[in-house]
Amino acid sequence: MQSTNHHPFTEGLLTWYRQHARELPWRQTQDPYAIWLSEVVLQQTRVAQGLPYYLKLLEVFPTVESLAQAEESVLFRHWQGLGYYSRARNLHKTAKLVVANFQGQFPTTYCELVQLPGVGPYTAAAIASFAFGEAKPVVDGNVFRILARYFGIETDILHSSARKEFTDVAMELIPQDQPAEFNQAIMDFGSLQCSPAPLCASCPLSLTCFAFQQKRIQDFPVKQKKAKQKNRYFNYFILEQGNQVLVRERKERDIWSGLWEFYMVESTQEEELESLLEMDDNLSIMLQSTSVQSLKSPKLHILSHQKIHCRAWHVQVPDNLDINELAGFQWIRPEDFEKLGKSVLLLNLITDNLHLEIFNDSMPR
DNA sequence: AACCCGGGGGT
DNA sequence: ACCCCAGGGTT
Repeated sequence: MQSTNHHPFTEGLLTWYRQHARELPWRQTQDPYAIWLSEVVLQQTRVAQGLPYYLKLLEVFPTVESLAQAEESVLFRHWQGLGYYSRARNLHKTAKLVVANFQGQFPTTYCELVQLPGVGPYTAAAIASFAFGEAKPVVDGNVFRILARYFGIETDILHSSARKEFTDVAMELIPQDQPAEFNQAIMDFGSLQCSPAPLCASCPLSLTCFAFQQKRIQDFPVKQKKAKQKNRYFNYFILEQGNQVLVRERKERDIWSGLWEFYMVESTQEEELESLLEMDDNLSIMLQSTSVQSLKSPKLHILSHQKIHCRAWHVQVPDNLDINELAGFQWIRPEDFEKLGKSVLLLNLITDNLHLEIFNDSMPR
């Protein structure tokens, strides 16, 4: 059972895991597709947040073929609310690639897996070990934290050299005969025991943990402090004409690329409506000879590196005003708009204004 | 090497 | 208010 020659860390970790393993659905399978799907969903995402998305996605797309054949917009709609939307695009890319180039069979080695879109060192190691038993260590936020504490590693975990250094350490620790167990164990250990606020009093590894023995728990892991968030000002206009609203898909290299939104004017600071009209010719045309209603809206939407200040207005554009096609925009019926992926900010904006006739029971998700 | 990409929960 | 989460891609 307990093979010899394991590092004391590994021995203690695996013993701990036998008593504390979480029961998670993606641990009940060896299907590389399901494992890959779970790992992408869980990138920078807590288990509790990702779990319902994983279950739903696996239900809607039970095989890599079904995902490859799906419309990307359908995938985006299911990804809505999970964040980091480029994951969805790369997920689709890889599904099509696996079907077209690998006959629907995922490659079986780390080196091949890591070349797939959206599959980096962590995810490739996870799939390789969980599905194929390859002894590659996963190095995620948990592993950085645990190894930094246990071995007293002073390297800034945000430094570009950190991944290699920690991977080398983990490579020395991972048992060749049970890499999957080690990888699962270290992530549960990081989540349940050696968490950001660790439970050292009940930790079986504290006797040999550098940070604990030195009473320097607060010093590890070493991490550079991040800069302040950037402020942005999003001014949304729900432009309505003939039971349709003007919307567009965000396509530029920016937040929420691939999601849909109402007409929006971004400003560099809080602006009055009059100033916004001066800044945007199309808007000034559509708003002439009609009334504008100020809307309740989320005041602030916080992302990890941006603060979005939000205001919104409702405009009933006169039917006789002929709006020529605005590049990138289209008029759409609310019930069709509902089917498209939207940011949480926009969903909140809609929720705040369900009383508008244009939404009329068609919008709530 | 530096920067970008979400949303949510814990403390 | 700040931290961090089963990270990866782009420039």
